[in-house]
Amino acid sequence: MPNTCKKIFEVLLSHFGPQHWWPAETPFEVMVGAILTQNTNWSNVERAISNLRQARMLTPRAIDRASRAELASLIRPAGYYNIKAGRLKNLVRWLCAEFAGRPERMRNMDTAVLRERLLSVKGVGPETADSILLYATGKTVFVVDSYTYRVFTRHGLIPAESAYEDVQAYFESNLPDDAALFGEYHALIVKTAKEFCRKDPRCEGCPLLQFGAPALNGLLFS
DNA sequence: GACCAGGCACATC
DNA sequence: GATGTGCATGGT
Repeated sequence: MPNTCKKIFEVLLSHFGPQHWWPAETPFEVMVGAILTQNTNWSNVERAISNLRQARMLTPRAIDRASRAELASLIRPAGYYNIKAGRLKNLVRWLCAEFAGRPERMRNMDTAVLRERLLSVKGVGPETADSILLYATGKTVFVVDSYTYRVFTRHGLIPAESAYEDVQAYFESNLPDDAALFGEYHALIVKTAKEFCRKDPRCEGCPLLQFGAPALNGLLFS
């Protein structure tokens, strides 16, 4: 089959249109959002970011200087606020130490090396690191999240037992080296999951049905 | 009043 | 190495 992976992207893009991700004004805001959105609805993250903006705390130096308690109270709507306050300070401290607090300087570093460095920050896991790499620094790294697993395993497009790096390799080896495409694709997967892959296990109306029946249908016919 | 949401670190076996 | 648990808010 000639590149199903790429074909799926084209189908999703024509079905949903551009998603305009990542919703942030600066690379640093992407980094903050990447921490805040961990296991959390984006609308709650928006409230937290709005609080930070109003308090003029959307800069590395401001967050570095703030107390954890002060930070926690501002990001409270995003949930896990004590944990995330610590994680934000960890990330900012690292950014200040390694890149003088300037996210754009991360671009100069080799992608694999930068990814390892990000993962060394306590509170930054694979998805958070890859979101920052892709949406804040423009590296062509595919972001895998729970939605990606759900959508692609449900339609039998990847094995259910795939590890994070397996799924990532599937996308990265089947797509052109194009960060804008990677960013749009991930956003479209999230959109697809929210729209069609939540409650209804048959995924009625999902544009991905043309690539294979949902896993559940296989059970019904077996 | 459950259940879910754009994870991660840590404990335990 | 696999599995379980705490972290917490706001919408459906």
